Amino acid sequence: MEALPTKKQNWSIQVAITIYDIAREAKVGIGTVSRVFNGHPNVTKETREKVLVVAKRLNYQPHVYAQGLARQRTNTFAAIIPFFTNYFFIEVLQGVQEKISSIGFDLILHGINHPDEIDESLRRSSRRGRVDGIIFFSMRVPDSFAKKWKDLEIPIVLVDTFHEAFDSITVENFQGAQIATEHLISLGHKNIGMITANIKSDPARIRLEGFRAAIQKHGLTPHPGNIIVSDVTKLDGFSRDAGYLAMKEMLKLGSNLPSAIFISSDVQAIGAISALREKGLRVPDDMAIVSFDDIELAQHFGLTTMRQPMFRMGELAVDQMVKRKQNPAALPVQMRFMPELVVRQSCGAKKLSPNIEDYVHHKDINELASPQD
Amino acid sequence: MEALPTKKQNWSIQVAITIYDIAREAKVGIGTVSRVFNGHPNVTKETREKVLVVAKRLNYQPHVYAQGLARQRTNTFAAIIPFFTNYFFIEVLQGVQEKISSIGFDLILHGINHPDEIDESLRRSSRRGRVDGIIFFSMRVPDSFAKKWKDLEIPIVLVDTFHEAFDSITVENFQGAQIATEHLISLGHKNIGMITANIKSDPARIRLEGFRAAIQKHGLTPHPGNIIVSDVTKLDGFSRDAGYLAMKEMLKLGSNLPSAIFISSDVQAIGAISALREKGLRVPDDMAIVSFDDIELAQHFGLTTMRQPMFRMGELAVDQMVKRKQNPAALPVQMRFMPELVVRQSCGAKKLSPNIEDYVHHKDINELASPQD
DNA sequence: CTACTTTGTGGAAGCCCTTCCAACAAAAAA
DNA sequence: TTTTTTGTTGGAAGGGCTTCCACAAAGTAG
Repeated sequence: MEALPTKKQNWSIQVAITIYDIAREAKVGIGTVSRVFNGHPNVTKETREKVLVVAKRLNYQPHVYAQGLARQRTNTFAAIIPFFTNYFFIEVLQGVQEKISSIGFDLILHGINHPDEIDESLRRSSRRGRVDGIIFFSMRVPDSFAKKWKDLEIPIVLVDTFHEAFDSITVENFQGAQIATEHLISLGHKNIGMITANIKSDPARIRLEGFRAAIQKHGLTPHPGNIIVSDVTKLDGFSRDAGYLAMKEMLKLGSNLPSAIFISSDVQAIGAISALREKGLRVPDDMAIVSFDDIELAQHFGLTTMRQPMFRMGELAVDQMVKRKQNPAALPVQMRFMPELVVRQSCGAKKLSPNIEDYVHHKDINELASPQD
Repeated sequence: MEALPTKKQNWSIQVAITIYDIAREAKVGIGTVSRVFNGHPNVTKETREKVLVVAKRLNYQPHVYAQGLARQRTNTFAAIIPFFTNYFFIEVLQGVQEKISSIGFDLILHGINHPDEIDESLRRSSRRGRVDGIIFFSMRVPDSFAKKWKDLEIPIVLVDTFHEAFDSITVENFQGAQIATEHLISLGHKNIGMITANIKSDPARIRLEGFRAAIQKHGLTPHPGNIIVSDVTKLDGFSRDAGYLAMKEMLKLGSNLPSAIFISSDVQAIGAISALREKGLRVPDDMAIVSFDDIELAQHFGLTTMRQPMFRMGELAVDQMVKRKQNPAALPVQMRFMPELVVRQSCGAKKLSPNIEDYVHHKDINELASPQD
């Protein structure tokens, strides 16, 4: 019962074709075979043909790890992503995946469900010869970490988070939040609240700051208790449940309930709408909502939201990684996108000026701002 | 401008620590160093300590590719997934990711957006020494492919699709569809329709068959035109848009509209509900709906649906992969889960017997059927 | 017709591990 | 004490590739 499979395996190992086999069969040297597969110019047409014919006949496949070992690079990037079931990450990830694949690289995915796992993932990714670069998503980078990572001497690109020591691709969370809030102000709302995700998350914190700045800038009186900061840790509070709970909390304000709120993500908004609906309150009639992200579902819910070019951000992360490898010594590059206000039903603007186009079906994400590099 | 980065790189390469450095510093042989890191028992405590101290001092990291080359295995699996923005895949993928990570393996992700890419992905994954196994999602496996893949001599596990030559983890689509349909029948509906995804997809096709079987079994008269088969190719028709369009189509039946429908996935159901709402029709009052999958959103929409243990399926795929590697010669194993009817609002059953628990918050997916291996 | 390039080629060395075998030391058995 | 067993160790071989160096052949210039 044990012997048989082993036997079988042995056979399958012996069957492996190496450049030595090809060299022998084609009556050339191994160096020549290697040159053929690497497109080295100094090989005559006839030799090249001869090698390729034999290689095809023997169904040769180069051994990736042997190549990696000899070349000292892996043609692989790692992506370290928190909670990748979050729709935002998925859309960015798709951009990353497609781009990586298009340049003939492979993508190693590390999902992080608990902060402790970050270190482990980085350790795994940073083992020498594992990957050529790491794309790091959304998680705050403490200075102590930054120093350690710099020592890794492996390129790191940050997406949706920022640290001066690394390349980063982010969105203007502050201004985005400001624009969102000002949209509500422009619709005449005086008592505007906010529901934000866990403040440990940079985007959540900055969006809150942007919101406050807008309120202040327009001389509105801040109403106590109409800012709900989620203390949910799962998904950093960027979840439907967190939004639901936050709105439940807010509903306790009773008659002091704001007439409009800015919510730090679409998923939270969806949860919040649930909570409102349970109370018999309607959006936007009883409460106007503007949120953030523009995930695919946002359009279904008619959410007015701040659109982030997620797919594009993923692609750019890979582009930047490639550039960084070409020039490791260059100064860190920061790319920031300006999110775009997408007006749908949830803010109530459509009621005021119904000539704006309605249900947007299949509208492509267009690039909002070009990177400033 | 060119010289500097190169110089820098040289330096960083020279700084790389190998077992030879450790052996020298610790005054032991390389074999001993290797044994220490591989937990080989025959090393004295003192020697082990000595090596570990030096290794820590020099910040030694083993070179993954060198290990892979020497060990003849990679500790890496590939997952080939179509349209991984689909919620179903994401949840399965998460199971895969967590399990892979927990056994200390890495996951290489290949997203497929067009059938042509399958071959390329398989080629890339099957290069010798690239991965130790491939988990293949949802896509139909033609016999011609199967033969080719068998020759790859690399373990393949199928998830959400079936072929007799490979291990597979699937759900009872036929019976699931039957149960869903019978639930509607049991609620008294006589004219029941179906909206299905693209019939090219196995799950879609089989669910349609299950639906038909249920209708026939209970002696209901099939109503012409109340089965809408999506011809959308994007996401194989398992999308909100496809569901929306299908319902638009169905609405043309006018007064012949069925009073209940079975829809082949939750996302489609969400789209269909959109279309109904636009016409001012309400769920479940004007139309009862049962769908399939139980993605996270289903509960938000109050969808009555057939729950698949997606996360668990992902985990099992990895488990099976490990088993398969231990015993490559064993006969293919098929695991089939029975989906479970989750009753929420969209079918209208709650109205009839309101004692059923309502909004299910955070209920964990429990395993529905144990694998029959 | 020589001297010097250029082009094409073979294969050793090197990338960094694991594993196996031989050698030795220490402990146990005779 | 001698022999056998057991435990520990060093390092060669091997995994499959790239790259560099040496060299031969062929071309170019003087």
